[in-house]
Amino acid sequence: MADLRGGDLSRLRQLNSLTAIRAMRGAGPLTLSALAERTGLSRPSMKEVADELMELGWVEEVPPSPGSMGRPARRYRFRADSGYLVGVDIGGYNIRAALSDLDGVILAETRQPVQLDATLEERLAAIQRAVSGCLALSRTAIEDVWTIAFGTIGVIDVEGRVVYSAAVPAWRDLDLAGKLREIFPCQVLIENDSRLAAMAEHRRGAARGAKDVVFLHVGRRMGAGLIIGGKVHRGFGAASGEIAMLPEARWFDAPEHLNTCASVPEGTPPEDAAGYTLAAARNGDPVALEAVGRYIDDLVVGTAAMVLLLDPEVVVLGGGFSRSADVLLGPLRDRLERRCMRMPEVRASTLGDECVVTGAIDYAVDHLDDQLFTPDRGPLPVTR
Amino acid sequence: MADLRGGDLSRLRQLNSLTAIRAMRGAGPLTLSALAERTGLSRPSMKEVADELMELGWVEEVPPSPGSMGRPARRYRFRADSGYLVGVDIGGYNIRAALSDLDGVILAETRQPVQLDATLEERLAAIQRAVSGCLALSRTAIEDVWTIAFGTIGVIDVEGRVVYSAAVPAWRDLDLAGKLREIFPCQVLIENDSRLAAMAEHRRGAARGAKDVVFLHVGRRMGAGLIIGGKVHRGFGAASGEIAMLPEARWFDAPEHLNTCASVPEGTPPEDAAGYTLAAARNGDPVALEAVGRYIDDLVVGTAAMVLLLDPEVVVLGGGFSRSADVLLGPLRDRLERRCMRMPEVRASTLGDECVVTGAIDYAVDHLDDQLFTPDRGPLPVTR
DNA sequence: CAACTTACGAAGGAGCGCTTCATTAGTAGC
DNA sequence: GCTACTAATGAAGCGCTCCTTCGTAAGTTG
Repeated sequence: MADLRGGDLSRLRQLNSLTAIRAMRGAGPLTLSALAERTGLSRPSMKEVADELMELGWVEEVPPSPGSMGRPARRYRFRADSGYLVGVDIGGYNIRAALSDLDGVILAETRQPVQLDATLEERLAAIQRAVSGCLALSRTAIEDVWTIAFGTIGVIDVEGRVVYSAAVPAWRDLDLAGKLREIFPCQVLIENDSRLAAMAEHRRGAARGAKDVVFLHVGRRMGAGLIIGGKVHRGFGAASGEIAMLPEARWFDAPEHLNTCASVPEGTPPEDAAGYTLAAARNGDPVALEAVGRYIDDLVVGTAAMVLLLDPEVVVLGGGFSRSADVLLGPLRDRLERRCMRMPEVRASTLGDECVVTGAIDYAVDHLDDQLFTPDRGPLPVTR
Repeated sequence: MADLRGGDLSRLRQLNSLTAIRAMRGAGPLTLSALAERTGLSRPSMKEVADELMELGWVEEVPPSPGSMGRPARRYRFRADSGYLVGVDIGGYNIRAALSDLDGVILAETRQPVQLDATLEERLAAIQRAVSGCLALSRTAIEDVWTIAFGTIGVIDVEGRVVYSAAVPAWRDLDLAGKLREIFPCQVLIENDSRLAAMAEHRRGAARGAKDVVFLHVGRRMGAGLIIGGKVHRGFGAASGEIAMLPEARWFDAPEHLNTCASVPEGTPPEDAAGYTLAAARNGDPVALEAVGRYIDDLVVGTAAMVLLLDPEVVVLGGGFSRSADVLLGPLRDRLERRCMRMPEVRASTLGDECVVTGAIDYAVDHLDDQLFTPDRGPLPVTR
């Protein structure tokens, strides 16, 4: 008994306009006929839709390409450059920012290191530096940015308040959205980082086309993001994916096996220890390999819980340690196979460290589509 | 990048026809104006839709009701009695069957006991007895049944083959759909029982209106069914909800705490032991209460895993033991609260033993809606 | 320069939903 | 038994969206 509303004619047009925009996204200039074929509409109808989208400012015409047979076709393209999007990954130790056009094509990226225990002010300053650095790289003004999407550790409620964040002290009981809106004069969105990473891998990474995906964030901290039915699963209180909180899932302390491995030389800074162990394991060091084995033994418990519960098509291994996926994937697959009903595909992240920023951009792009038909919005703001 | 198909005019009509049928479902005869209001369509449009549905045989007119002011309105109703649906719960020890009209209103129910280790032939015979008993009760011929939906233990793939079923020996490596289609001359659907139970509680039970629901089947055997985004979640290989397979979730042996309680008198048949313990706990027997505590200690682990992972709005406690929900709910809530991020509502099943049959009926009803616009189907078969 | 290819644009038509309004079939009151 | 009132009906007309069709235009090729 979801919605019993019947559809109007205009709904149909809305639907078709949206599919048209989706068809143009990142596809370069397209002719009317090409668009018509992709959307399934007839050419005249497609023309009408295109005209309307041009009127609204979403689409523009580009000069026809010469050199082909017959009358040159007029070409349309999504006006990806009439505004910008920014994605920010607020990690424990690094703030990453990326600037993209409205297509989600990334134009510039920056990184700002930050202390895990930095104060709120230091953290916000680092965020601001990362974003402005990004804008400076491609000579873009903050006024031309339509939306900034942030991904961060912790449970963030629908209003953008931090409900829980053990890892980042500065986040405690914070109205994060409020703080960020004070700094940035545009739309501010906030999501959990693992969910954004899952989104990115689903859109352009290792899980493209899959309907149900489990994204494992493996790193100094553990997390999970779920795609179910092709959509990000948030949960009723936006608290999904927090299986690391369950002691029996054996995720919370799993990274310790890598940190405390005997192969790690004295004096290695604690944040580099795990990386050292993984590198040693790749070189065949038996002690390191054993530590990796114990790590995977723990990792597989929570992972098997998710796989048994959801029966996903793909499991993506992402996060800091996924750089060493070659060392981790084999043992993980072996142990998972023994524990689960139907073995999903287990793949390494293809986006690596950039998956959260990329996901933030994708999130902002999605948000953009939603705005196409908000009645109050007139023609889009035009830059240059 | 899901579907890039643009909508046709007829798609709109399809949508509206479907919402009209949904509006009529189980709502008794409705006037055009009432229907128009519910669907959001104008009266003339609603008329056209109604005419078409009458032509197709889904809807019929009933004589207007006298005694009201003004010109009497013509009334329409969904032709729920032009066919029948059967739902069957193939449990380990009981086969339950229910007959419903096309609205999903249940008209008759039967139960057939069966041995857990019965042969395949015995099991199929019991199923047949249950169904024909049900038909006899309401004097219905099998020929008037459009669809039979079965819910059973185990993992059933999309083709209806049993992939895994430890509990029921006869099910091993069986083409269950094939066998059942030999017996019943109508559409045969098969689903996992916990998923059907989840569906029923979501449609008409304790979880009505919730978007994300976890259904816990607690009984001699443990299981789970998930509703995510208002839809049943099946998983890529239809193997979702099998978290009981994970030893660390501590579900598999959990019922043993109730079976082996010292309060159970010597000579109690093993299948009644748990019920005895639960009854004793209700009466305050401290030994039984302690056994229940240990049971819940185990139960809560897998449950917390699901809640942390999915952050559902509601958790429904169903299955055989949920008759003793008064004994179980309190301890479960206490322990769950300590373990999870955001506490969901925890409710007892309102459908009890009937939830799987009911869910099977609901599943068949859903399937019916899907057939509304399959192009090959002409006007519906008419009974009497 | 003619022939060919390909896209454009205008015209006509069908389907769907909306609004409007005179008409109709009842009930209520005198 | 007649009139007034009420509420639904049915037909007409409009606007939107999409479709098909066909003559025309703007290029390339030989």
